[in-house]
Amino acid sequence: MRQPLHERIRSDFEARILSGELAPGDRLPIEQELMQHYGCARMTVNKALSALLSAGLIDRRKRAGTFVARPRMHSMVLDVPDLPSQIRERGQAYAYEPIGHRLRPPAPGRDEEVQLADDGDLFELEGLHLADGIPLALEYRLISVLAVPDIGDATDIEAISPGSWLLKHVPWTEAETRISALEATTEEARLLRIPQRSACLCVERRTWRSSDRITYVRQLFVGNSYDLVARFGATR
Amino acid sequence: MRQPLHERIRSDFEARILSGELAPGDRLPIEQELMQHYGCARMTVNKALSALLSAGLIDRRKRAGTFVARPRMHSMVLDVPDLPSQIRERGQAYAYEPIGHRLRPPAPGRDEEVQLADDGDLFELEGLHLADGIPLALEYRLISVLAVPDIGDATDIEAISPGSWLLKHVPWTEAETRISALEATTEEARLLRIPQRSACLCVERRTWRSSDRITYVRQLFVGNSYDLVARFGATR
DNA sequence: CAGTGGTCTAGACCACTGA
DNA sequence: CAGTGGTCTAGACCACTGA
Repeated sequence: MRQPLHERIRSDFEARILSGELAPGDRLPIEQELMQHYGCARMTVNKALSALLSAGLIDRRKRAGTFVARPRMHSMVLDVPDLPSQIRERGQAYAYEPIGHRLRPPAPGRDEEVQLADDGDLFELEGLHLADGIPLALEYRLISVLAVPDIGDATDIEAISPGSWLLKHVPWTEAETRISALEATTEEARLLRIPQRSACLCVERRTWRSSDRITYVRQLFVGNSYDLVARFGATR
Repeated sequence: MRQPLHERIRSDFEARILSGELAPGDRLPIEQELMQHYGCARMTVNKALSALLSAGLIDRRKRAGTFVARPRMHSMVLDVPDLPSQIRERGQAYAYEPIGHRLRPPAPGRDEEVQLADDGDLFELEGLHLADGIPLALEYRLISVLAVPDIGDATDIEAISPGSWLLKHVPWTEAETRISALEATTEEARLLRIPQRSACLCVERRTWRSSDRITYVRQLFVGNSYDLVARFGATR
């Protein structure tokens, strides 16, 4: 069995939908008809259609049947960059250069910090990501001490970069990334060794584990030396 | 049956993996054991584990068993912006202001254009996306005439914005988006009505249908008035 | 070569919902 | 109320691969 039958059924309909032969709103055969057409059991047909359903290509309604889904707002997969491995993949040497860190309470006025701290303290870190000794990104990070109690004992966090340390030690379930372009301030430009007001890519990320907030990070990338890439591809 | 059994099994293990109770590399019970534990048939267990497999939380190897997957490079879902609807959702009036369009052959030296054209011509479009009459983005687009033969008759393409027109008329299967920050040139700044060398968010996208290239687009967003947002969430 | 997962069968009962 | 999909059962044969 080179190609499982359920996979063949799935890709048959995927092709017919993507080619436009089956247009949005068109009705697909019912499971009984597909069983006869492919000469198989209902579970096999059902497995194929379940895959199309979770890929968003079809809608299924009891009693009504199965229909080609209306074209939705498409979405793509954005890789969350782990800078150390990304830089090493480019054949460059990675280094994290700490600028400073401290333990402090959240600033009373700042909702962002108060929510993150959740009655505990915040661990604040700032540092540079270097590729072959040249600054690539300036990182400012806040970590909730209640959510990550090990943080106090983590003597290695600045040795391997805070992001990699967290990824390795703290599982997360939800995250939001916000991407924008802005001009570097005088201080940011000095640290990144670029001209003042240079265009930078700003990546902000908030991370949760269930409903607990874990960390906030803001990474400022030198504009002409870093791209984010997102891809959309047919399933499998 | 409020919650299907396969869904309960799936979420049980999802929770145990995300909480860290089951660490990467740990072995899960074999299907026979899970059948006994949950008192169900093997297909039910299999459906739950298949969902965890496609979510990337586990690895399965014949003869060896089922294991918690090593934490992978996480990825997030980036919504591909349909500017007209996005702007209207913000309660602003959307308008597309054409700057120009023409039919031309690909420039011989430019691989990008030659590949996109594929022995045909290119339809080139430039225009502004306006929110409440203020320029939000400058768009430069190339469309393969062979891939989209209807383009010649499309008198409405500039009325509803080229991106929306394509989304509606041409199904696509693959796309790549590249995001960077750069400084507006003199001409770009003039069209966007911003100071020269202002920071802009540059979004480039290449789109395919199967192996045919459909379009290349470059959108330059005014830096301080547009953010891209990507999200990662637990499945379902 | 034996344990494990991959796939499939031929049924079943039920929930939902639109004709 | 009848058609459709959602879920589940209790088996089966096989492919793969690591002990």
